[in-house]
Amino acid sequence: MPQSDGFHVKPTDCTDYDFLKIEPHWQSIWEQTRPFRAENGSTKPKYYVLDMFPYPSGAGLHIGHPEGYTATDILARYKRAKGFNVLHPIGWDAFGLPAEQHAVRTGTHPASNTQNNIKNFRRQIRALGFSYDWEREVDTTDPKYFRWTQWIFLQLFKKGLAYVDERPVWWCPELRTVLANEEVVDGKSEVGGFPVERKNLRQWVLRITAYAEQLIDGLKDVDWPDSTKRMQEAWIGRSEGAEVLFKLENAALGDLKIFTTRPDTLFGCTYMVLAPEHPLVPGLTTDAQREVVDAYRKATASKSDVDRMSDAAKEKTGVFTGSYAINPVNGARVPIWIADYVLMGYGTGAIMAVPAHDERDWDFAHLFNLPVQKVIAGGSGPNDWTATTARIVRVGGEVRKVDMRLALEGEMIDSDFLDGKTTSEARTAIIDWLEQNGRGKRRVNYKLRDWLFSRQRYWGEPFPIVWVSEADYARAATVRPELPKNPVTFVEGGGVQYALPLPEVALPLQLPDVQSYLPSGTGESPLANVPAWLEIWFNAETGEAVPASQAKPAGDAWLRGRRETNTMPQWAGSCWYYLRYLDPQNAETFAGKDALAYWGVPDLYVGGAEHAVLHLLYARFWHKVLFDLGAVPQAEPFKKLFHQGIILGEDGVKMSKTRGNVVNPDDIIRDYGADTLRLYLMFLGPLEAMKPWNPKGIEGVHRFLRKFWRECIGEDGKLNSRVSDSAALTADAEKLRHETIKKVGEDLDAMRFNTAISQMMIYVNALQKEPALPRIVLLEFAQMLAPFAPHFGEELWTRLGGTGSAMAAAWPMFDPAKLVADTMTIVFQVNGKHRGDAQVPVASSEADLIKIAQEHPKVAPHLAGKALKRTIYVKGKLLNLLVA
RNA sequence: GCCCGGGUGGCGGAAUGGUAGACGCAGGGGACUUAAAAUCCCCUUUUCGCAAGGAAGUGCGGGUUCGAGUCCCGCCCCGGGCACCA
Repeated sequence: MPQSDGFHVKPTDCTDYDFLKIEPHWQSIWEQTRPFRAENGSTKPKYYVLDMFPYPSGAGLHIGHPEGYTATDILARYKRAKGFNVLHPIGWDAFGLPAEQHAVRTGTHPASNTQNNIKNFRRQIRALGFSYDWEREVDTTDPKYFRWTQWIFLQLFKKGLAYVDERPVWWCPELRTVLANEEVVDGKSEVGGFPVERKNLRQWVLRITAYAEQLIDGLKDVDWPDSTKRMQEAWIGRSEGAEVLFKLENAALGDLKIFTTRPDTLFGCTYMVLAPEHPLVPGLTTDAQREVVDAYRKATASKSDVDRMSDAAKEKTGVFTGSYAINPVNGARVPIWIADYVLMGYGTGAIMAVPAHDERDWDFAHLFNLPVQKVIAGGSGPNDWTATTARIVRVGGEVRKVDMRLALEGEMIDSDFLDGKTTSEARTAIIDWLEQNGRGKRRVNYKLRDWLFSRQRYWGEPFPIVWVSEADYARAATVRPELPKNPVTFVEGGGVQYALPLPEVALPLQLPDVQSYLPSGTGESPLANVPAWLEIWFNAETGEAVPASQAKPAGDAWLRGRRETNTMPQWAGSCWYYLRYLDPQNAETFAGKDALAYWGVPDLYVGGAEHAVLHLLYARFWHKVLFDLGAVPQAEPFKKLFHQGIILGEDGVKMSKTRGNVVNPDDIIRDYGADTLRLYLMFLGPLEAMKPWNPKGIEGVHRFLRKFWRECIGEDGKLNSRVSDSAALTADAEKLRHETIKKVGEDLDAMRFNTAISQMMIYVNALQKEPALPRIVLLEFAQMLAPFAPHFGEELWTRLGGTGSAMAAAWPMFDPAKLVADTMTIVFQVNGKHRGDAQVPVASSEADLIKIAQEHPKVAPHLAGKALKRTIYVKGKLLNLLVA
């Protein structure tokens, strides 16, 4: 801590451990001396430790926040003591639905409610003594921040990674508004319980699928929990296969393109299935089938994803179109069905069905009496078969139980030129054949879908986009060389609208004030209700705008435009905030080159596993785009990731208001102090584990602090009389001292906070029994404790006469020579059973030990009258005597 | 259904293949005190035994090993994720 500021650091004057005095005292000192400032351009090595920044909800800090935040704070303080220039920032992910809902209810601007919540969060976080660099605080709703969120969007736009499309949203006719997924409960609106339906609206979509391969590849290079990597992999869902073209009997309709991962089973295809939404369906439907097909398509359309998903567990449905396709490999005529078990959004929305070797096709075929053609003879490996299951099938109203055991891998049969090959050989051979004959090709497919990136809400970043006519866009293009090659367009009201981005100089595009936060009623955001902002004369060169109701300003660059009314989702601001912390005041760029070069990306990122996929995938996507633009130097944003576990209520279930088991950090701080809370959160168990809160357990760590206080401070508030500069520890305590320094350091490096605390408790228990205490030993311990309990550590460090701050001192080193003892404990086993132990000189040989064991009163009886066959000696630990 | 993670005293948890239960909570006994609080000391896996001491024991069943909470195989239960992705 800098003493040069002229701020004289004094402890409090309390005699007891009065945390209510001590904690605010040190907090105010930290506020005035700002010791946690991270310095850009330091010569020290850097360490960047990042917390997932919170959404500042009205409920205040949840106990889960300080859990992860304490862990990172301990590491931040520890690394500073180890000589690192530490960047440990905090900010607010402050756009979001609750603030908007509050605004709708109260009519007040969401910004004011948001700022109040931030104030409360800031107060609570300060009360916990976290060593954040407050000069780097970011707020995603601050125009100075979201200017750069919009700027990054423009980079995506320019690269052709942003487009518009009609996508279904939840629409509630009664409320005349679009609802978020979480606002829909059981097919009804959460507010009012009105029915909701699907409605297509114009949406912004980000082409994250263009990065699917890189997003999988990058996982190799990061130190993340395996489960999180696997979740992302599964979410991206890469699969290799082939695209196959089937001719249609009605040649006028062209070819039917399908995707399959099992081209080897092409000879086993006995029917085709299209998603009900497939564009070829109307053309393929024969007059005789038109009625049932239309009815089925209508029924599917009215189903939500959720319905379709829950139906999946039930029976398959589908109808025949009346048309046939031709199998390119054998000319077989196969019927074309539609069924909602085929999804339009994956592959080509059409499949070849091979009921003999695919469980889903098997079910469908048995339900509708479609033929089954075996093409795999089965193999010998454990994964060559599906599990044998008895399936209930209905054949014309009759219910039957059928055994199913489908070969998945093995030897090809009844497949012409593939016969005799293994399935994996056949996959290669058939793709070669398809390519040579122009009937298909190798293809990789992903489950990952493009990212729906717009919301019909007020409280989000506005899109820096103005919709203009084709002619105006062409005019703008002459002065705006950066416009994408393929314009983003949308057909609306009979005309084609062109998306014209704001020039970067015109950012940020701010939210206009609105009369009401209620949605527009048409499905558009409340922004659609602000004509002066919405309908404008727009200067394509400068980005300036005047309301369209006014006269058109002079000059060629002025165009008639309508602003985009969608706003960005909450993910946007959190996609890049870790970069803004590097250089938060920079008005020229999102982060300066020097800051990016020095700080790079976080060395450690700690946050909940609930963000394993979405936030962490979206942020990686944006980062890779920035990397490809040369805007950031690394390809991956988060080198090392750690998930803290959830803290359950004392009843062992998730904390919730309705259960009344919520722990409020404010209450704990009032009753025990922030230092005790921090220590207890870390002592509860491994950071990554899910663990219940035990209100009684907190007493233990509180007693531990008080115990060490008493060792240092007497009842009069002065130094304890047992403390002196001339005292020395007993040999055992001296050894324990060095063991403790070693273990605490190792445990901190490995993020095992619970065992570090336990070791410190063992050490203090031993110090308590010492006849005299060297002052240096207590100083050293106060320093070791300071990352965990910073106010307490500083208070005692200062009272013990430490110079400066406990945090400014170099981290204690252990002396390996002090760890070696001259005796060791050897455990004696007879035939593997523990029978006794002995303290022996370190130099003892195996032969010495055997002799000691044979004379040992507890061991000898088990050896009596038996012959020693063999001994196993684990050096310094154990001697196992095998007798018979 | 598939993919992960986990099951250890009354409770939270600790144990590079080497003394299972560190540390803490709770409980019992004692010291100090007029008393209480605070603090300190002792006990506290189960079971047999007056004791000394013995036996069993890390979800269940097998296995590898001189030795398994830890490694392998097969189950059961709990938690999380995905879920007709062809």
